[in-house]
Amino acid sequence: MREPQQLLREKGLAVTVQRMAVLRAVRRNPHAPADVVAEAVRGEIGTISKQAVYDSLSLLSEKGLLRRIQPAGSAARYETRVGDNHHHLVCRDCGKMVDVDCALGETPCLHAADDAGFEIDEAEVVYWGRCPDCQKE
Amino acid sequence: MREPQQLLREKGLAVTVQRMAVLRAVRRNPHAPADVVAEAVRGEIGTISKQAVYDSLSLLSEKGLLRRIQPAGSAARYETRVGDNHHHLVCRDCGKMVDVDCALGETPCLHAADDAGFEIDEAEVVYWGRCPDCQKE
DNA sequence: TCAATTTCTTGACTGAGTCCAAATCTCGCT
DNA sequence: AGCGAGATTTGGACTCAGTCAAGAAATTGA
Repeated sequence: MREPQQLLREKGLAVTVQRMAVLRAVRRNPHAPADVVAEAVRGEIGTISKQAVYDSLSLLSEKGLLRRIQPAGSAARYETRVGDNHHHLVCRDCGKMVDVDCALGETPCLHAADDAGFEIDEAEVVYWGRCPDCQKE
Repeated sequence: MREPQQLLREKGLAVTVQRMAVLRAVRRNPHAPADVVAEAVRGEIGTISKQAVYDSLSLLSEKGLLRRIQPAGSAARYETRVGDNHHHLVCRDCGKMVDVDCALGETPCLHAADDAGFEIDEAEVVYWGRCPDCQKE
């Protein structure tokens, strides 16, 4: 697992304590929303502004160091597992999210039957259901 | 195409002018967000409160008369095409949304490889890309 | 080391949606 | 048709996630 500092350099981004801390925070908290990331960062470096958190998360997602997931009905979440086309399983009751590998192998597992002239760059899959804990209730 | 009034009755819901108008508004405006639905309803019956629009949309979605789609980065949208497991293609630039049929036929086209104990009830697929108009720019 | 540029901070602001209590309407019964 | 109970709608305040903008601070490259 590469050092945050090195990752930022490789992408040609300025290396700041905030960005490194955000990267580490997401690593420690997979599928965390922005406010949880902010808190985790504060635990590490003291303070960070809300804006810096949003800026970092957006930039890092754009550059491919993070992946942003935006399930219906909840705030955006982030993870460091990028570039492997995996999908997510979300609990309708508690919002818990877990990774699932693509059912059909490693390659992008979907192609639209009729693309209507669109230039498609991603097929996003979200499975909705209830997690084991919530089923008990 | 069934009458809104009849549809509501069949589901055991109270028949109100607001609900009928919301149903018709979504029919006329596929993939419209709540505020557009509200405006369309106002054009038909004069006034409706924001709350009644949200309540109706939620209730109708719950009862299977509407389908709610919540693409990342935009407000929830609604459509009357329900029960056929089709998916959506969304333009990253302008947000335009079009229907796509499932690539693998009519049956639910996905099963998670490992469901982690979840009780899965829906597999949602969103294709991201750029629409023909936005490609020109 | 220093200037130029990028990034971060602060605080106001927006948009989508929710909460709540009071007013109104719908439905089923007589 | 009229009535009452319960469901629905209204209006307004409020929350939450995220954005905007301007000045302060940090990073980078020379």
